[in-house]
Amino acid sequence: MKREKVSSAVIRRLPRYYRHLTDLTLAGVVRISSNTLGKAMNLTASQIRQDLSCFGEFGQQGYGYNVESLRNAVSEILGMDQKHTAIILGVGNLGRALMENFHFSHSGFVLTAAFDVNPSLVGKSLAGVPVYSVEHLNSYLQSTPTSVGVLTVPRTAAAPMADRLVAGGVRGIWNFTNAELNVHKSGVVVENVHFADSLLALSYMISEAP
Amino acid sequence: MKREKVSSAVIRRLPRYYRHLTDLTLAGVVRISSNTLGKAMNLTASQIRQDLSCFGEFGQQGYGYNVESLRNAVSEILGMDQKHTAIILGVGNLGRALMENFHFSHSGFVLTAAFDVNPSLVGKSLAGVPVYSVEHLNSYLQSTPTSVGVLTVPRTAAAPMADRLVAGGVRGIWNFTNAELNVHKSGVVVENVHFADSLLALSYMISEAP
DNA sequence: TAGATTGTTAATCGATTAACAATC
DNA sequence: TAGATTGTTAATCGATTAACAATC
Repeated sequence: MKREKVSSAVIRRLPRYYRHLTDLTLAGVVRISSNTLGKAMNLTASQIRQDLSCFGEFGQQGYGYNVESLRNAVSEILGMDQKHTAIILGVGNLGRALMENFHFSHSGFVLTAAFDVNPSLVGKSLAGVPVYSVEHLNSYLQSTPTSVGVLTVPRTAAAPMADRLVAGGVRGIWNFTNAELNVHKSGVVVENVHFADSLLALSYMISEAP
Repeated sequence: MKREKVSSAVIRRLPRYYRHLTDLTLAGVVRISSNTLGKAMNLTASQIRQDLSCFGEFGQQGYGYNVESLRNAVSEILGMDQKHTAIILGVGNLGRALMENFHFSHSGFVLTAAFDVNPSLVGKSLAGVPVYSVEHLNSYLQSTPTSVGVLTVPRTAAAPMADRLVAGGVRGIWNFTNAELNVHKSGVVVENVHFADSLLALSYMISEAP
């Protein structure tokens, strides 16, 4: 499967394709044309065919795409079959919300552990995932190669924690803190979930021009 | 202040400007040039000047921008002074995390109430915000004009809840469920926070090409 | 076969970058 | 004043859309 020079715009659409194809599968739809999918997703048929052509040929002239096999292809493109692992740093409300409500497995991840400084949490298990003391993070990472660290610690703890994750060899950081992380190690990716940025964009869109 | 045809790329950068300008203010920086700000934010100086020119003239030749007054200008552009109000729908882990850890006021919002179906939560108060029964949502919206509904209900409850919010006159929905909302009423905006999309994009970026 | 729809090449559109006169 | 830096216009780059031959 080819994969050169995929723009960030395309990368951001891939999860949406996956989500829509999943819904279609659940709805029992067997085949779909780029035209129909485009209408459902508010994209042009051209754009969908152009996007997919970054990765290969998945359709058939005169027929369109088989929903299930296209979904499988997108899943593979996204790396969902690569058995990525994740750990949670910080078991506050947000960390707990992710552990108990977010299905990491639906995105191809296995959540293997959580870490916190609070002694009353350490040793417990939430949603089947053990909570360890942050003291043991370094040794844990050494013994257990981990793909992604999920940063749900307080803002002040974010930067040093990110450094420890990078030193421990993670490949990505899923950053829920509003700290701007500067990760220098090449090959390590930071994906930010900035709640405030999102709410401010919404604020702009609902506001009257001053 | 002019405001015609502002592209979504620009809108998405506005909160980042605000965040960086806030950091600079806290660090005691008084003035900054588009060049220096660009380096800090990984943008070109041209782009910053072009972006700001959508809304007016905020700098001074030979000097640059006054950090505090530019921050105030961006704040106003984002509508942070418009006394927007928000309510939370669904006080599960995520709703609670937002109530207790997210500072709505830092984005110019006042969180006025939360709603849940769970009788053991109704009547309580979290972080100073009262939790009401969802039964009272409609009458609440009628008596208390509300800018934004924050959707942290289970996926299955998302669509009907969105309908009630729109009927109740909210101007925006901050959607944390993975449901794809179809809001038809013009002037009502949906801002999605799709955790899974974000994690899948990260998955793509850390994955080996198949 | 005829109709439908792909993958790809070419055309268009929009966003980013560069250049520069204006001026603090 | 001379140096710095803006706001804006023009040039470039990249992404989206349109067109169409290939073919199921």
